[in-house]
Amino acid sequence: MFDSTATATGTLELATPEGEVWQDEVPVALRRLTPEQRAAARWSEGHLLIVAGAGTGKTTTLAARIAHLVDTGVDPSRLLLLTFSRRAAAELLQRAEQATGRAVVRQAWGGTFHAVANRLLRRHGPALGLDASFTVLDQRDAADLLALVREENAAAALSAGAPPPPKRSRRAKPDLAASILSRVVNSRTPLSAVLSKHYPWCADQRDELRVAFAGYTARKRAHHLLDFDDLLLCWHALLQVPEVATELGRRFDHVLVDEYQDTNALQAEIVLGMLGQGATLTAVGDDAQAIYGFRAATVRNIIDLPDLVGADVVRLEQSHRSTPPLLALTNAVAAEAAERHEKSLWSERPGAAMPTLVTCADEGAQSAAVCERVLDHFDRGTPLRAQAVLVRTGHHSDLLELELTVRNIPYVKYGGLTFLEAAHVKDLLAACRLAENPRDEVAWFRLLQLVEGVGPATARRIIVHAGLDTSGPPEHVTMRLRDDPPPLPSAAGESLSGLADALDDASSSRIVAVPADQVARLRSWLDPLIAARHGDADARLADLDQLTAAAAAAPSLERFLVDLALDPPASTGDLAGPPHLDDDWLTISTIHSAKGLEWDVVHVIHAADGNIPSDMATGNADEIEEERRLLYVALTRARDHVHVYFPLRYHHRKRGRDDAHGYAQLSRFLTPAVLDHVEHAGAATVPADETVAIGAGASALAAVDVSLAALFD
DNA sequence: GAAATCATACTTTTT
DNA sequence: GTATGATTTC
Repeated sequence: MFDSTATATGTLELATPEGEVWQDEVPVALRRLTPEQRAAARWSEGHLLIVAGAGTGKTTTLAARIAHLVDTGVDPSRLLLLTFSRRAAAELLQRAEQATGRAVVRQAWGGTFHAVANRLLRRHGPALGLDASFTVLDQRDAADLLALVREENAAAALSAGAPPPPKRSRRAKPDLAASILSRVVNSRTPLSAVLSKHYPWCADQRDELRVAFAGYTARKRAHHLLDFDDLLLCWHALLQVPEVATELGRRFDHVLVDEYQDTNALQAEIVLGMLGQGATLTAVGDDAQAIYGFRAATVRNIIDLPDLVGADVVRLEQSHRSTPPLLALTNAVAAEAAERHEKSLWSERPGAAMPTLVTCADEGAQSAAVCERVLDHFDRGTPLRAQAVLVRTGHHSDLLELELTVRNIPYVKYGGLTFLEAAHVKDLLAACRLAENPRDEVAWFRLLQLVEGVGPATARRIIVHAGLDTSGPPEHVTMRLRDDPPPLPSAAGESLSGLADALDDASSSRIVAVPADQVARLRSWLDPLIAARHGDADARLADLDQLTAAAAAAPSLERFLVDLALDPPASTGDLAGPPHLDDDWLTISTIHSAKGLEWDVVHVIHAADGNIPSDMATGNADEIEEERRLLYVALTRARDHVHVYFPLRYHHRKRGRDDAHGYAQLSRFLTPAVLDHVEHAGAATVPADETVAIGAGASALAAVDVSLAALFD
């Protein structure tokens, strides 16, 4: 599909004539690049798509290109760099800075789509009628607000005499409803199409959802709230306002987009809009590593790009990361993909260690095997921080974490949003948001229910009573709450005025508002309630201490909240900074969070069907292909060694007796052709005399086969 | 009528 | 460990 290779290759030769003298005059920024990388970095013929296989030096090349642009006179502040995570943006700019030796690189605009949207909207929002002091709702808050609206709609329908909903509630759960809406927005596809294609079992709820979505949108607008999708949507809308579009279109000379294969339809339109008339686009990506389909990303973006904007294509196929035996494996996995672009990575790196498939008796044996191999590599000179354990879902590492703790092996876990999801953390953040924006209805709804004797119904009454649903001056809200309290039990009334006092004292509209003091004031109200509510108060308050410390380091409460929403701590340790500089620790990460990173040694655990691919993602062929790419991404993170672990037996905790167990099947992606490139280790086998049950995710047919095999014994 | 309590099921991946 | 739903309690 990228058939413009010929063009690119031709130009590539032009750009780097063999044996020409300028080799000696190559600027520092480009000196250590391979010819193909250098061609991409120096490209000056218009829009460019760099198809960069895993480990081919994508970051190096992009950083070199930035450096080259700056060296050749482009004003850094006219560079826009859109990346997938803030971490990636920071690293890219840092490396470009190193390459040029010029600090001015820092003036480039860099960040995630969402972070840049936030920045632009604070400035240009008013052109849309958007209050520049909007609050950013994270995923969770957004789902809460949507749920709130749906509750109200349901209640209203009931009182209007509509038939009560069927007893067994088949309404989509809040999270599901939120993801449906998100897909509609990000894929720019009508609700009915999204429902029939991705959520057919919810198709009958179209009317309810449509009303809910409309109400939710209206509510957000009224209260100056933007969720993640709104950030993109409003950015897109800015580009429809002629004057702003013209200004933004002239604002940058170069737009560089990383991980283009994981952009969605909305983001693609935004990129095109930002190009305006004169800016040049550089997109980097690898269709073989597209793993964000669940977030409405579409590989079509990268495939269609060359034709759409007339971009030339440069491919990077030399891996500077992995050894040949590892590439043999990863190429084999990629080759099994249903739809595939001919691409075969090669490497000049030395190293002959074969990847291993370690078959373990059960999960416990797997944890032990991982620890042993980790320590083995450690003893041979690979520090823990050069090793990583990759998992499909956060909880896959639960048992391993236990084992690591027992053995005193330090680790940091990335991925999963657990910290910000904990109830007490959300409580404190809700309080902070209220100090910032007293009209944040979701935050009110949450905090009010902390008061003894106040439940959903009373909370809603108070909100209406205090006029939160009107847009009066915000500072009067707490006043109304205190001076004109709604009828309540007296104890609740006291606690309520305590809350109003705390919010007033902590309010950012105070002349001198220091985040540390603001948070401390809020906690003086909140801490006792948390202590009373939860048994493990100490641990929870310790979490809040971490949050408080992080807030204290922020320039303002507003910045603290926005940063937290746009760039949530990847691990609990993140808030407090990395443990100690001289410490060494193992990384545990979801495969998604491992994107773009590399380690000398990579351990991929739970390579059983049902886990990789996840049972939750085998609904259709596209999803399964995405799971295959996920395995590909995991395996291509390794430089020297890959160990894949397969526990034979799983305990079923859910159903029946505690000791029930079943045998799993090896991941369907590890086909015989793939296993050709793997060394087998671990001696675990299925005992012949045991009854064989269905393993995690084994298909019905496979189960039949396995039971048959047992009968044949 | 609403809140508190209890029982049960369900848990992907992330900006 | 959390979120939802049914049940009991206020």
